[in-house]
Amino acid sequence: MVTSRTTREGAEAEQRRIHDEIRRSGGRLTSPTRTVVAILVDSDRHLTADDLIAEADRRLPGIAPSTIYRVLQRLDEIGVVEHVHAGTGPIFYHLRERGHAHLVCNSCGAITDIPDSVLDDLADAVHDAYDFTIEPHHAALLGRCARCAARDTTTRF
Amino acid sequence: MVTSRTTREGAEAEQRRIHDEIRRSGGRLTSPTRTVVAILVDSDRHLTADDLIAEADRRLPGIAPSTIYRVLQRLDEIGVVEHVHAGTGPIFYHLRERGHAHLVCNSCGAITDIPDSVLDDLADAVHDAYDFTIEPHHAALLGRCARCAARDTTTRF
DNA sequence: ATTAATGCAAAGCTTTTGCATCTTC
DNA sequence: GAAGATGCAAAAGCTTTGCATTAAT
Repeated sequence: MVTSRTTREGAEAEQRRIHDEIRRSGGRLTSPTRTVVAILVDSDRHLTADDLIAEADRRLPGIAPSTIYRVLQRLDEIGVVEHVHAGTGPIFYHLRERGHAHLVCNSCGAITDIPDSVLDDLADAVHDAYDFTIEPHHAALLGRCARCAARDTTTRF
Repeated sequence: MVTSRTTREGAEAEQRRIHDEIRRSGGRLTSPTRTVVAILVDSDRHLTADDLIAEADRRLPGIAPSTIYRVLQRLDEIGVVEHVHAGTGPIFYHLRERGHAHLVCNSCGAITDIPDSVLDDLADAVHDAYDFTIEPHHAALLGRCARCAARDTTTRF
């Protein structure tokens, strides 16, 4: 299921902007690609490939899962989407402009977005000390949310 | 291949300590379990299940891959080992006492250990602002090492 | 004797790939 | 009509699981 975005304004413009980027990169605007883009623009959540597959099949029945993966890969390559590894389990995708890092609870799986800025100091320190450039969006910070910390001691993994 | 540890001193003691913990938790000291523990103690690297499987089969021919996974899972549960998600690809395992966070380069895959302390400020900030307790060892920080940053712009994923 | 741990084989989950066909530019 | 994108089906990578058997306590 895909939750629609609260702010609808600008959604069309955003979609148009993405279409342009796809074309500019040499890509073609096919129905599957349009559909995936539309879903991403419509949603304010972090979607797995499976989420996208389900919703895309609803909007464009018969669309192939492998197509979704390939579209996501292309969009990732041209910088339109980003993906997040959230520990065990599938990868999450979202539009790139929504730049933020992620906290993933190992107990309940909840994903909390946090502003990039929270990682700025760490990124600077790591860059200075190790000459390493962190991509703060790329891997979730794993741990335990307050509710689960209070409730029990079990870990999903 | 398993690189032996530089410091050999204390390896036996460490192994004995781990054996005790296993017994204390109700586990039994079988040859497969002993073998996996020995490999982890002998190695100073981050090993994948596959690394462990290969080396274990060398030391105890015929050992089943599923056994390795189960042993690792148990050791993880009782806190003897930790595992690290390094983005795409397999999980890495190491003894828990070697507490450190990880930088993983998306380009060359190199893993750099960094002291926990580098993440202390971030952990505090996240805890204060979001009531979330980061487990700094659990997910690698993904990004790009200096060498790869200098060399090209390609990303493995 | 109990109960945990193992081996084997099969399945699971997520993602990738080969190839013939269809679309978009 | 050339190059890219798709659908389908099969495979691949990593890990888990069921179950009968073996081994540790």
